[in-house]
Amino acid sequence: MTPVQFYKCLADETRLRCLMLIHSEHELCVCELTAAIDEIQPKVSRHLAQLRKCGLLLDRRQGQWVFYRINPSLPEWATEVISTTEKHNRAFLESCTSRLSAMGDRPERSMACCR
Amino acid sequence: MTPVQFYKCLADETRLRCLMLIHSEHELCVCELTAAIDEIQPKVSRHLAQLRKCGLLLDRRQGQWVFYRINPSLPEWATEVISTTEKHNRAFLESCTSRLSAMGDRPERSMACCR
DNA sequence: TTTACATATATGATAATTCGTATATATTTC
DNA sequence: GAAATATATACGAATTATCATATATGTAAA
Repeated sequence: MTPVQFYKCLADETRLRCLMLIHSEHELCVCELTAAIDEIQPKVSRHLAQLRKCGLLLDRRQGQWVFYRINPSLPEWATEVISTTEKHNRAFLESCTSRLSAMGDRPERSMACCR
Repeated sequence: MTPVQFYKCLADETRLRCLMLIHSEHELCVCELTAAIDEIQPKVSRHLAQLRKCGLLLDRRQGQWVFYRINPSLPEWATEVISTTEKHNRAFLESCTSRLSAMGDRPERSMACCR
């Protein structure tokens, strides 16, 4: 993955919000992300697919849900960039995290992602 | 500056190359950048103008030349991202740096940028 | 003050990205 | 197997980004 390709992935509000939320929460499913960033499902899904195709995210299906997480085999510099960005831009995510925690009926997570 | 706006600036090959070259060389003028990245002058100039307008670069005129440098009052996280990217993507810049050092008649720099 | 060089910008064309809507697929529950 | 829920994708429309070319501006040297 070239650095330009990587930064194109971060250069969209929906994608950056998803990435940062997932980084901060370790793992999230599409319906949680949809609620958190307050956008329609096909839009979120489309952007997640792009992040997956570019190698930034991995997904796993658990029942009806699909959980996304940061690809652990990303180059170290890329992970570092994501961490730095999330750490210093909490305000950018604020409304999202509060909508997420206000969300009822969040799906249970098995530990399948950690195997 | 929002993180998305920042990453849109990095999400173009010409702009990222300029940014990384300038970061690595401390300061460069337009004709040096044009030679290094091997693109036509109006293209380079246009992208530099965008980086300046977004606050990533500062410029100063010295005689016929205009020198660009990283804006030192960028948020720390943004500077960190640029540094990390440059440090771990030397291959991406290789051809540019060699064209730059092969360039004859490079303009002399006064220290005006450091005042 | 003309010429040469360095840089910036305007313009219209083209390409790439993003979007909402509709619909398809997959899983669970009844 | 029908209904409900979660997710993915196809499609054309709309927006945004990028480009090459032409030209303008600013400085220096002759």
